[in-house]
Amino acid sequence: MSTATRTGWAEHALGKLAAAGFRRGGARTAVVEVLADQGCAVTAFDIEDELRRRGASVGRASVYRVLEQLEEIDLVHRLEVSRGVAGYERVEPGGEHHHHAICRECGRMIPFEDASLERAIDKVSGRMSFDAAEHEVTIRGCCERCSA
Amino acid sequence: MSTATRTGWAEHALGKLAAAGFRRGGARTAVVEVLADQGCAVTAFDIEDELRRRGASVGRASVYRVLEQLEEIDLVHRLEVSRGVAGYERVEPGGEHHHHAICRECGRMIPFEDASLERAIDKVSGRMSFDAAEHEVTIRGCCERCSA
DNA sequence: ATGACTGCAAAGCCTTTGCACGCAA
DNA sequence: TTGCGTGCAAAGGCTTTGCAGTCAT
Repeated sequence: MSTATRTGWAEHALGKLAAAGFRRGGARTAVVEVLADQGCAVTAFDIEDELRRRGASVGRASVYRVLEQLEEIDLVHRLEVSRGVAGYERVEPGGEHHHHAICRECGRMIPFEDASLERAIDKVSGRMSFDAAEHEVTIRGCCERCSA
Repeated sequence: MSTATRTGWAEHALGKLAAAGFRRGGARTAVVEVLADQGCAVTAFDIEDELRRRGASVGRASVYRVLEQLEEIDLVHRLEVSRGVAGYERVEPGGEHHHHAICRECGRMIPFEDASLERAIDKVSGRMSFDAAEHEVTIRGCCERCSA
């Protein structure tokens, strides 16, 4: 994934936020910029940590509020990364996305993507009298490192 | 799904628990019996509620403890049914299982199953140098009832 | 100027843990 | 008899909410 794509996402997100009537606050922009640089799901804690590292002082509540707003307008996808902990990752405007294999031992997340898997999901969705907006696939087990 | 299958699961579960070295306590048995009767995922709250309805007095902590043990030996599958709330459903010894479409509006869960989806997941897992034990697919969107 | 945006601290909510008593084996 | 199993109440941990000050427009 190129840096160009990530930078593009920040602009895309800020534009969509503006279009949705949100103002361009400091906390909001900072969180968007952090998310733009992440390749896979990160927790609210990870984001707070990265913000601090970047010197931005953003309150915890703001992080959660921004994430909620971003999720609301489909700019980020929320998923459970470990018992009771949410992870967030950006949604690409083009629709490309990946899924995750999560290790039960160490919690490591291995992203993967597969065209035929997507096709199968699309077909099922199509048959379902349910207006599908998104989907997620999670494989749980033991990663290479922990199996050894 | 037949009642016979459900009854079978309770026996199966109690047997597997015994084999794992657990004693046959009242709370444990009661929770297993409730789970055996559920067709789809239920929350800890649902279980507590059903136990009360059945006249069994089981402490909240015991419900969670039993669920954790059942999950540990792969007798139940845990998933997130709504923000921060876990749902549990029994795992069939035969391996047959379903996935869920969850309505963002009302939270309703619509179960579905699809052979080609399973095949696609198996293939991906096979390619992954990851010891896959289970998987789950969640489709999110708007159900028929809420779209109207 | 006006109402959205933020940070801080407090509250919420589901879940887990500590502890003493009861029960299975 | 032994120590697992259980209920109750308290603690935990992530997330959300209330509120007053600040900033974008």
